[in-house]
Amino acid sequence: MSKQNHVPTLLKLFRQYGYEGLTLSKISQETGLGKASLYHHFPKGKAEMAREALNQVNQWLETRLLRILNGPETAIAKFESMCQETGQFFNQGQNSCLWAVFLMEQSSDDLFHDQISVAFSLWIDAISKVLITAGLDQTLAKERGEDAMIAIQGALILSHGLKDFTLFQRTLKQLPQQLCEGIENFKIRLITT
Amino acid sequence: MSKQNHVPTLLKLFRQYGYEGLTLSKISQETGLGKASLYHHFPKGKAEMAREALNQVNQWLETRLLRILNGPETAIAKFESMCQETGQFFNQGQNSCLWAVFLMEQSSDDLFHDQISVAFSLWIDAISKVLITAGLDQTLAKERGEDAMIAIQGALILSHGLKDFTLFQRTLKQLPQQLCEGIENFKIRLITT
DNA sequence: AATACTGTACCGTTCGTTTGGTATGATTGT
DNA sequence: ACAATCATACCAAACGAACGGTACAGTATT
Repeated sequence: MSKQNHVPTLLKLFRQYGYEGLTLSKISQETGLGKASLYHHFPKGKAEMAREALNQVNQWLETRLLRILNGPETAIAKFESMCQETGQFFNQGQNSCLWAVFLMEQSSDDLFHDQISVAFSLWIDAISKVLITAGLDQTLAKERGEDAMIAIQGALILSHGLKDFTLFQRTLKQLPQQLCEGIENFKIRLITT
Repeated sequence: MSKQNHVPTLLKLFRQYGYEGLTLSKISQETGLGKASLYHHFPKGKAEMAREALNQVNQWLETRLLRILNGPETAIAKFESMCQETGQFFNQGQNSCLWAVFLMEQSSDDLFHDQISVAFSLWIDAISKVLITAGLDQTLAKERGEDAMIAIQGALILSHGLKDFTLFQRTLKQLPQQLCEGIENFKIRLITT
């Protein structure tokens, strides 16, 4: 079986246990691979497995979200697709965000901060770019992009803490309107020739 | 030296390293106490030390925040005090939230979820109670309380991820106005006889 | 035959925890 | 007043278990 087949499992495990909290024994148990096999596929060990899990998330970001946000739809339609996709990715709030998990621990933060920082920026910039195209002021657009990420990350935390995942869903539902507030032509499809 | 003297250090360390990430050796090193001495003060070990750190946070919540929100000021003044206090507690965004840190790891979440859940609810309810008193609809008030917590938690994550702590400060600055939006008499002091 | 993969046994290290004890200062009995 | 007792605070050393990681012989796959 190929190496890439096990990356989703790694992602699930790191999300669930964190970096220090996830042990090789657990990984071995969940993947069905012996430690020797794990080190055959990931020669640099646990750190490389975590990197691959992070890459999986970044790939989702680039191939799904950014493709939507750079697409030809109207602003409001893009944001609705984005929220749809995001809700699916986080299993309606029941999955936690690997970025947040790794940011919370010093050891994993040291290893992966750059990668996570870039991912945040990509997402935020893509949102604000949509808003600027729709006619919003540049600095306000950036603030709204940041606020969107704040809402998503905060809602994940709070939903987890209160075990009330409708909170995450409500946040996602309100997000597109919130982002487009004050834009007159958010329903106008951008003409890209 | 008394046991309580070391709790702030514990809080700092657990925030920084997470539950699994923080080792007794590190605690020993930072507190200046031998491992055996730590077990003298905290007989149940690492879990008890984490509990005490959590208690420290909950005490801050009750003696500082809830006291403000239940106080005699106007709604807007209460929220401004709350944000002031919150900004101080999180060192303008440079500290992470112990609740979020523990929620992200399965092992610590299993141990402390109840305590964290209660803390979230207390804070949210206190906010929504202020809004209801100021004349806001009950369900909308609760949503705004939740949104405030979402904003704070999300801003902490994002500030950390982007190493841009002005983000957290901006969020706190905008929060009082956001909470009071649509309330006509948010400047009116409640008459408590 | 060569390569990709895996099971087993093992490495040194560090984990959280426990044992057995010392030093100090207050409290008590006489 | 003086010794005996007790409670508190502390620590060095060691415990078994588990950690991340490796060596290597063996099995599939091509």
